[in-house]
Amino acid sequence: MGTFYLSTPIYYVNALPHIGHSYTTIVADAIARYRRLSGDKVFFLTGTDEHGQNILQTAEEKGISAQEQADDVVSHYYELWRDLGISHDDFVRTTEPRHHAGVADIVARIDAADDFYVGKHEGWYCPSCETFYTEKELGADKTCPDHGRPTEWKSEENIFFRLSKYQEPLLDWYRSSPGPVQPATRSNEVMRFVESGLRDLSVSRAGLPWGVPFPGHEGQTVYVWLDALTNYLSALGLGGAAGEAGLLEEYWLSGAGPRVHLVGKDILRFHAVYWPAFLLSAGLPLPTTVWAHGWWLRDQRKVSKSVGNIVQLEPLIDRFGSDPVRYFLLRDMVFGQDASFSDEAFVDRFNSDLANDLGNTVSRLVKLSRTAYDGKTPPEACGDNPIKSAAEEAVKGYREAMDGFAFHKALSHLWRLLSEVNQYLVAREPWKSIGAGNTDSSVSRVLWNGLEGVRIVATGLLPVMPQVAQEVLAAVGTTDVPSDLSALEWGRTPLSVPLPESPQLFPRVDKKVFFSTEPDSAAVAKQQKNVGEEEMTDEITIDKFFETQLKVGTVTAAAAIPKAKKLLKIAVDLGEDEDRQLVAGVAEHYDPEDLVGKQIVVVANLKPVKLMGVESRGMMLAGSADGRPILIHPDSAVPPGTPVK
RNA sequence: GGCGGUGUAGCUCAGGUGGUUAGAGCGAGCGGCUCAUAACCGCUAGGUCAGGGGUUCAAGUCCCUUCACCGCCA
Repeated sequence: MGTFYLSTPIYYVNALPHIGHSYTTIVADAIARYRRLSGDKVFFLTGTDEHGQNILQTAEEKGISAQEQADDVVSHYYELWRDLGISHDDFVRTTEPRHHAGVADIVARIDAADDFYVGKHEGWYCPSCETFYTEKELGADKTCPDHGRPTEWKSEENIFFRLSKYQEPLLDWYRSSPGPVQPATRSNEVMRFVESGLRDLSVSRAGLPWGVPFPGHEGQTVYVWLDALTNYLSALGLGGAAGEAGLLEEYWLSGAGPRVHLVGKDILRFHAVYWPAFLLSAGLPLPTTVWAHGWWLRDQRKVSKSVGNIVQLEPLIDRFGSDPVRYFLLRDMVFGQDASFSDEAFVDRFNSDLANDLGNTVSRLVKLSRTAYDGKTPPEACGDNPIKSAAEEAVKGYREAMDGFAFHKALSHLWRLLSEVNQYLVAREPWKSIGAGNTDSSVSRVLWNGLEGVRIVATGLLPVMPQVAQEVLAAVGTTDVPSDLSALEWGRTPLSVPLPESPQLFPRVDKKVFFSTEPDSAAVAKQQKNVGEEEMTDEITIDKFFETQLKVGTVTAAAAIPKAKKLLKIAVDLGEDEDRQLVAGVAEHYDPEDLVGKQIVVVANLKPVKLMGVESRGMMLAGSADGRPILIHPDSAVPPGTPVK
């Protein structure tokens, strides 16, 4: 029994969450739930990174403030984490005052160690990625290697951090046992990188209005990583009124319990080099583990916004519930490696593991037991049998795997036990005795053993599928949710208690039907691949297109929105009971009075959003020429509400 | 280019320090059973362990090399 600190990265609010964010957070949640059940006092932290030029720019394009942009995206995270059953203890946002206080505090500590100095930072700068590049990294015509956009020569005074000073201390840390950077192959990469020599790091930007002002340096803003990484401690109260007492002392400064950062492999360097260097300088304890996991791939490519092969989990969550999605992600990825995602792999996993193995085993046991014992669990238990030894072995393997973050292994141990239960039932054939009217103690023991095996599996599933695990437990006669893992011990299925009629926990999915109504996006992408790499992400099916409802509407009113440069509030007659209110970013090019009476084309089924506090329930279509909107009109007047296709 | 990794049955992957007929799950085929969600149980899979060379009594497992893919190199 101890403390356990666990963090996900904080996610950038420039775009909506995708499978990568969900995966990291689900993994963290499973670990957090497992540690809590193991008796640890857990602090599980997630949050959002809300500063930087990109946020500002995205907000500007939408005609909203940076804070509104952040608030909007954060609301999606809140919703998704709720839908996925994430049990975080805190959610930190870098725009919060407590985070600013934390950043100020760590800056003061590093400053006290004399690890900052003012220097000149210059090079070819890409505004999109906010990064300086060296000459040889640039593409043709000095374009950004990432975005292909032109870079500009930029030279500014920045504050530098003496990263080079920490080369040896960092190497000592990596070599300490057990290795703090996991898995081992990542640790090697990081060590080679550090061995090759560390350059000092620019940790401020001049004239960046959206961020934490650099204390003591007018006009400088704390640069992204020093700002963002500090969330791990600002959430515990670093720089706060409570000083170093409370959470910060308990989970971090005392150095007592594990301090684990879960990260994607793309941001490993920041967590395994910069962050520990900052902490060394600040005189604060280092994390005990930085765990870099792999990526979900689709068509052999990383799932990302820029590639356009985003995997959205929401449709699967809507259709199957969050727990099967959690199960799939944890079962199908070898933690640490990459894995490929496909709807078909999900459905296969669902049918074979959840429907056939787990669901069906529950059904058959419950039915047999209810039939033999008048709707109750069996009256007699059994202390020594093949299922008991199989369960003990499974629990041992499960615990070892969970302790080592090997979720796929932990789950396969549980499924091995389910398989033993099924084999056992076939060997004993209790239905024959029951059919013959025999429900003596041997039948009771057989059924009780089966139920007990399933109960143990369900208990082990609590961290992975919290909701489903409880349903399974209830289905096999255990209505009290176990509060700790002692429930993995043999022998707790109660005797002769009412057993509810077996619910269909995981109705089998007919793949033919499923894929005829819901086309496998991986298969679609594959077809498109034949057309050519470049076009792959540009083409959509006609079905996809018709998901967008376009209608012609007549503008009935238009007015400027106070304090908004680009926005107009517009009322449109779409042939509905009342006019639709839209907010459109056309104020710089259209006067409100010119719009009234005009017919426009509107996306009618767009999710409503609030812009500058005004609700917008749709979007009007416009061509975009050099950023200037040109409204689209029908060729001749049509009734309001006329569909466009 | 430098450093590191991967390539094993249709698919996803296991295979410490070299040693009997190379394994698991899924899928497929055949058989059984009928309590159960067309489920469950059993059997079957003839895989040049990417290619080539070498060390050894013996190599998927060590060495060299070729090929393909991937990661890190601010």
